[in-house]
Amino acid sequence: MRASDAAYDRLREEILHWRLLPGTPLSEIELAERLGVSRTPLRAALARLALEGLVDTSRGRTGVVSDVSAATITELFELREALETQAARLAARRRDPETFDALATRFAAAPELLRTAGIDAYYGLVAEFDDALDDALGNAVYRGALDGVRLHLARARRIATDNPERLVRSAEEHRLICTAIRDGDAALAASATTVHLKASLTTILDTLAVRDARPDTTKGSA
Amino acid sequence: MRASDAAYDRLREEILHWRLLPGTPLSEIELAERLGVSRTPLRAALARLALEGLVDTSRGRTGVVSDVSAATITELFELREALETQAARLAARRRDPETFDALATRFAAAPELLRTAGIDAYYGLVAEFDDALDDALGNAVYRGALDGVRLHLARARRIATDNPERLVRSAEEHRLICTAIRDGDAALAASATTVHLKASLTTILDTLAVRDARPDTTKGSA
DNA sequence: TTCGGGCCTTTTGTATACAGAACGACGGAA
DNA sequence: TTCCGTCGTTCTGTATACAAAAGGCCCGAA
Repeated sequence: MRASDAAYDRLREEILHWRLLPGTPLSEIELAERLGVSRTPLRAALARLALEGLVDTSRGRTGVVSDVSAATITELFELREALETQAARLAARRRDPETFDALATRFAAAPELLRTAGIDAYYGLVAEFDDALDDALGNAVYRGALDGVRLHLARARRIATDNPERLVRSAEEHRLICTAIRDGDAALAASATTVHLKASLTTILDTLAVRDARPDTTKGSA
Repeated sequence: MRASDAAYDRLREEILHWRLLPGTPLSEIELAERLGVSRTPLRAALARLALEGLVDTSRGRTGVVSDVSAATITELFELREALETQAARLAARRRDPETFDALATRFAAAPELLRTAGIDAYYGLVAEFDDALDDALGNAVYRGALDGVRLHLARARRIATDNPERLVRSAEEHRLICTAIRDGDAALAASATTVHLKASLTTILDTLAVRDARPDTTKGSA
């Protein structure tokens, strides 16, 4: 593997898992030393992260881990709604009934999954749903746009994972989307997606508001 | 200005204007020599172009100018429709009636503009429409996604500019979108956008089909 | 005490040298 | 004649050295 890719993977992972908090300055020299690569491949990694929006280079010369504010998340979800509602419509038209029927069944059993296998297992199921959606679209360009949104979503989502009741409702919302796609009901698939996204956004924003009201917990923004 | 930015701007401009044709191998050494920069900033420029999709690094070790096939354009327009129809809906809700009324008037006068000032002047007007849409959205994340699509569209569009009748119809379609946004009619704005995009796609694909049927003209793909 | 200017430090941006890997060409064998 | 292996060339990937610029700090003056 290339050193630049290795540096990118590690930095990306650290940002997504909130080990590098928003606002953290990313010094090339320090990071190169810490990751054991020279500045050249590290610069490539930083440039890639900057283009993907995980690193903000607009303020000052030194890049910083980009901010995750309520405003940014709201904007992200507006874009996400545009992409995912249309994706749900298209998937319902080009439907693969067996796949989405199977997914609906598994989402119906998600409460048990959450209890026995934990949160990560549930997010694995969501990832499978995303993959099924991508396959149904059969559109690499569209998938690239969705991946960009999901990248940022993965970071924002880590704020709100401490709410198991929400995940049970999320599973039910996903189940509804799956059945709508299975039945070829594009309008319902889009509407159910909207419902799901609004609820997810509300949860995240509520968590953010609580976090900001209690500054003794780990805060992302300054 | 940084050498890497200068190299990026020049390469981007050459790709968008079809002076670097799809499939052209992009040797770092040769390009660095031609553009008068060293390989380090040139690599950064190539990496950026690759992430934006104008350069394809998946085949072989040497990057090539990415392909513009009918399949790719169709995928691009599917994404574009998701983004622009929702953008039109949102703009209609958060409407700025004066701006879009003014734009509607100017699109109504576009046939004259095309006759007297030429095609570039018309595309300037379209760019102003895009900016107005961005302002109405007030969403930097969404704008970033739209910019990504417009980047590729700019290259595809150069295939089909030799059709002035199409541009007159395009202007009328834009005028309808503007009036719908001005009147706050989200559903009409979205539908008018769909109409416009389908017509644009058809024109481009037809031009592509003609071009591919007559291989004596300059072809992009091998 | 506060504001401004100049110096210094640190960091980024660029160039170049070197190593490793992949592609192509050439030759030999079947 | 065709296929396979090997060698050579050329390219990319990485490291490091240097230059330029930006920011911070201190000192002095108002």
